[in-house]
Amino acid sequence: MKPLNKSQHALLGLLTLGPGSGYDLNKLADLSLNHFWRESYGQIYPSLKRLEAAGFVVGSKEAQDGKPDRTVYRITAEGEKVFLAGLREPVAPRPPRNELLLKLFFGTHMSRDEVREHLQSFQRRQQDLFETYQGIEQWLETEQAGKPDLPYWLATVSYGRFEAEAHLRWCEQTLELVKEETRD
Amino acid sequence: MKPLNKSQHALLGLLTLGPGSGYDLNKLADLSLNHFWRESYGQIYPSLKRLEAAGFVVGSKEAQDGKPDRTVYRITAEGEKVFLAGLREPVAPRPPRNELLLKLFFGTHMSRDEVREHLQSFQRRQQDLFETYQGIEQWLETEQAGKPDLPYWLATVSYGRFEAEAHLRWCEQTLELVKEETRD
DNA sequence: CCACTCATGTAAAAAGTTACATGATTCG
DNA sequence: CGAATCATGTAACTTTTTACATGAGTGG
Repeated sequence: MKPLNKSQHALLGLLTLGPGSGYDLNKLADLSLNHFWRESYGQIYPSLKRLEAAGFVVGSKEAQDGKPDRTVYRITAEGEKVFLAGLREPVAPRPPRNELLLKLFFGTHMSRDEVREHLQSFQRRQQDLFETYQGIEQWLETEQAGKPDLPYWLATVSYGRFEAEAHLRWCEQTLELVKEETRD
Repeated sequence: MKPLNKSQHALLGLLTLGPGSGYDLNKLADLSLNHFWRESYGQIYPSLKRLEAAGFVVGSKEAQDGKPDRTVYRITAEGEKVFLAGLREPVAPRPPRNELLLKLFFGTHMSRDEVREHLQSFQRRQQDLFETYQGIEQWLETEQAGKPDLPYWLATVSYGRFEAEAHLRWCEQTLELVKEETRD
């Protein structure tokens, strides 16, 4: 049995929380993993099929009225086993691809105004993210209090907050570079 | 003319620094963009061909003795134009995919020891990165002093340093979660 | 002389995104 | 009543990674 890829692993993880259709899983991922993981339909459905072929999940067709049929998937005992094994595998760093830095590297080909615009747009995004993370932390602490998963969920969010903070500090420092207006 | 994709844009950027073969570009990218951008041969060669078909670069075959022939590419005036235009395009955030956080999210399915191992391995990597960035900063400041590009190059490196710092602080905080040994 | 790296590149496979299709229902 | 959204999923396309191919030189 060939090893799971990351998407399949993530999907199995979500299915440990309860059964669901591809559509449900997409929704759930949106709510829970959103800030550090994203799956699109184009991956979810084929992945579920391959997981089923491998015996890690089972799907059962359910009729609904007014809505299309849906296939609800459940994780199998075999599936749980490979999910748990996968969790223990070491994490491989993924190749970096940072478009902002690529542009900044060629910064001399832009005017200061143009560089500043890139930086400020990034800054706004990070500011938004930072506030979102704070919101989620608050929400988790009040609405999910007592759950055994809570500390881990909080840790994933605080990761985001730490990063956003660092990005904001970097923005401030880097904006100094392009402080003066360009004369024309 | 369809818009450039990111790889093509990066390659054009490298070619503004001087002509080179696919192999040269790979080497150059390794030295310069390495920390925020990575291209593999599988992308470089086909991209160069498409860039040539579009008229943004021209390749000329050169014979060498003892080594295979090589095709050296130069950026054209047209190519410079689209490169500069691309630089001004806003940066799109790319979908997050953080395997460590995915695993941490399901942390209750692991022992504390196992979680700690993941965190510490990440911590070691970030510590290494941090030191590498410091080294590069020093090197840039001494060896590249006076170059007009220097401030931008430094900014790309300090971005990495800021992030690594934040990751290290997050590690310290998060390791507290799994401080105690698991009893068995 | 054997393994490894240099130097050049191709081809196949996997992963991921985007666009489309369909029919009901609900919102303004 | 038209537009948007829900709910389900497929198909096509793009991007990216990985594995392979080749021949010369080089270090042990």
